[in-house]
Amino acid sequence: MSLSTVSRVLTGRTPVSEGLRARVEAAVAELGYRPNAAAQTLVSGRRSTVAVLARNTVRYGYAATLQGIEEAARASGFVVTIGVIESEEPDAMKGAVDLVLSQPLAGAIVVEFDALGVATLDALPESLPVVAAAGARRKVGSRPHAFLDDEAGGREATEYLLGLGHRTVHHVAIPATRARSGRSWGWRAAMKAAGVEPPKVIQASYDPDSGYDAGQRLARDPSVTAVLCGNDELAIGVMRALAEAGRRVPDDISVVGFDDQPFARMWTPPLTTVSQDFVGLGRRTFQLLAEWTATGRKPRSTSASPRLVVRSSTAAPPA
Amino acid sequence: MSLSTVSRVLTGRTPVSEGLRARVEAAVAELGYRPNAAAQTLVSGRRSTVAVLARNTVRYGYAATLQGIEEAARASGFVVTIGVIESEEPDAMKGAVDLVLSQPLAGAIVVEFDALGVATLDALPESLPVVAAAGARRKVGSRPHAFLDDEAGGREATEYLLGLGHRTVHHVAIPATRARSGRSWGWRAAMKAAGVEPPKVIQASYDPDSGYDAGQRLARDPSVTAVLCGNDELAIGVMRALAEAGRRVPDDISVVGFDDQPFARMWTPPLTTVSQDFVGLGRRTFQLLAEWTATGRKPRSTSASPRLVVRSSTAAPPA
DNA sequence: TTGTAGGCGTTATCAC
DNA sequence: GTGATAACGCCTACAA
Repeated sequence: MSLSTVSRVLTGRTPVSEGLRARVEAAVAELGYRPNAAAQTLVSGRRSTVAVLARNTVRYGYAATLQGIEEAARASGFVVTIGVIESEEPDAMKGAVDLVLSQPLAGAIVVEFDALGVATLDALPESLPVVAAAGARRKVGSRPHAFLDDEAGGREATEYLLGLGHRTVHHVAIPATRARSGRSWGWRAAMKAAGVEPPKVIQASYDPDSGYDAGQRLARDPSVTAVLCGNDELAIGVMRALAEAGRRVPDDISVVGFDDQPFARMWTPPLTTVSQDFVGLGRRTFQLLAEWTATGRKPRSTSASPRLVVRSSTAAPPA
Repeated sequence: MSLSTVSRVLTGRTPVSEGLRARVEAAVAELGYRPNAAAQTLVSGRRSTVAVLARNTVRYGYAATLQGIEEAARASGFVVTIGVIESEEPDAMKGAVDLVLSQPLAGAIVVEFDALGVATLDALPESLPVVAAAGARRKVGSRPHAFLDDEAGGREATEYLLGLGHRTVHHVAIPATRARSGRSWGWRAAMKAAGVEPPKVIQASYDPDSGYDAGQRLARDPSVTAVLCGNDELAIGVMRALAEAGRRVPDDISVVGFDDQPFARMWTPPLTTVSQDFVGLGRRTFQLLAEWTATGRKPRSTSASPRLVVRSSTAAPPA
């Protein structure tokens, strides 16, 4: 039989007689034949791989977002390639971007949790459908975004602490996406709204060690009774430093984390934190891209709402 | 000029006159031209993407291994695609495998930390270069492996506890790769070598909650003075249950974790655990594949050694 | 040093 | 319903 007959039974769109179809299927099974997606793409123009560009793939939020993207992509028959962007230095960035863009792509997804994500977005050509997964809900250029709205989370956590009777809430921040991360904006907004002048932000990294350093500074200041941390890892570092300095949580100082990592509820004391659905964020981000490639029109950004989970690391301030 | 001249300056292998080369480069820069890797692969047969197949991409060990693979791959000019294998159910497994194998691949890497990894290895065609990243050092068929040798880690941790004076060491296990995970084998081997009959293993999952359940059972047994956990998350769940039951760590019971996740040293008390270089494992695994594709010969498996990190969750048993 | 021609694996467009 | 054939974007002999 002819080559095109085989192609027809494989693609399934055109009717083929029962006998030929059966023979083709038998041969396919016997030979373990797999169509070559690259060749299909070449001729049909249909692209079935999406690239995920991210600063990091290990930290909880990043990894969980990637999981959501991969799940959704696989369900839709898309393959996911990952490209870690390690540096803003033009050559390194260009190299990493060029590497993933060298394949024919249906589109790209940028995990925009940090400043590097913003820069990555700028380095991508306008010709490619690009969407982003981000924290804070903001106006961010022309690329469709799926947001977590961690600004609302930061606000809620701060209001909760203030409502407990704390006169002020200190803040240990993760590195910011833009001027501030969304959660930092939320903290600040809630403070202003309550008529409290926000104390100086303690700028930290993402890891427990940098939280530990921040905790040591906080422990020296007797006016500190409540601390909002930019993530859970920071929070546990802060708590350890506090404990070593003889300050009790939550009796002397309340601590709130962010993200609700699996270990948070096992901590001593169980950590009050802001829960965010990263896996859902990943799925929603992929949906944005899927919609774009299907309809040809840029989709509208979407947003979700984090949720404050109150556990035992927070209480009213000491009398 | 002709099409092939352009191709020549792009590939760089054949000499081209200075003038033409400059004009081509100018045009490339102006148009933002990127060669289509799929088309290159089609004609040259050179493959530049590797697939990573894994049960999970979020948990620490998996995520860190993936990071190592990606770093090494990017440095060598390879693109990484990920395929999460969620189920051993033939159709689901075949679907996921077919999806990633539909692209032209230089090879595949299987993260063989669990039984699903073993099954995935079996589902991959012999024709494709396939290597695996694994925990226990064992004889495992014909596919080259990079090992972590967590069996040695389990042995060392158990010997350490026994050396502290504990009469027995209980074990809370993560799901096994084969009959037992390497760390469980190591525990068992050390117990036998010391002439101690290993108590019944408490089988758990990976997460703190399942460690918590195990901890509740352990707390009821007064003969328990030392516990080796299959990972750090399990360990913190165990410790929380122990604390709630009024058992002190390490005074009443010593607890050892596995993996040395970033939070381990911030725990109260700081967790004694077995540190493993997952990122290095990922790099080594990729090197195996790179060597294979470069030389055409199957490389030999490699192994590393984990390291016991003694902190404050372990002590001599109560008098 | 440069141009021409053939082919990689697949689909789409024609005739038949 | 089936079979030729062109074309996708690129590389590589080979000829000039």
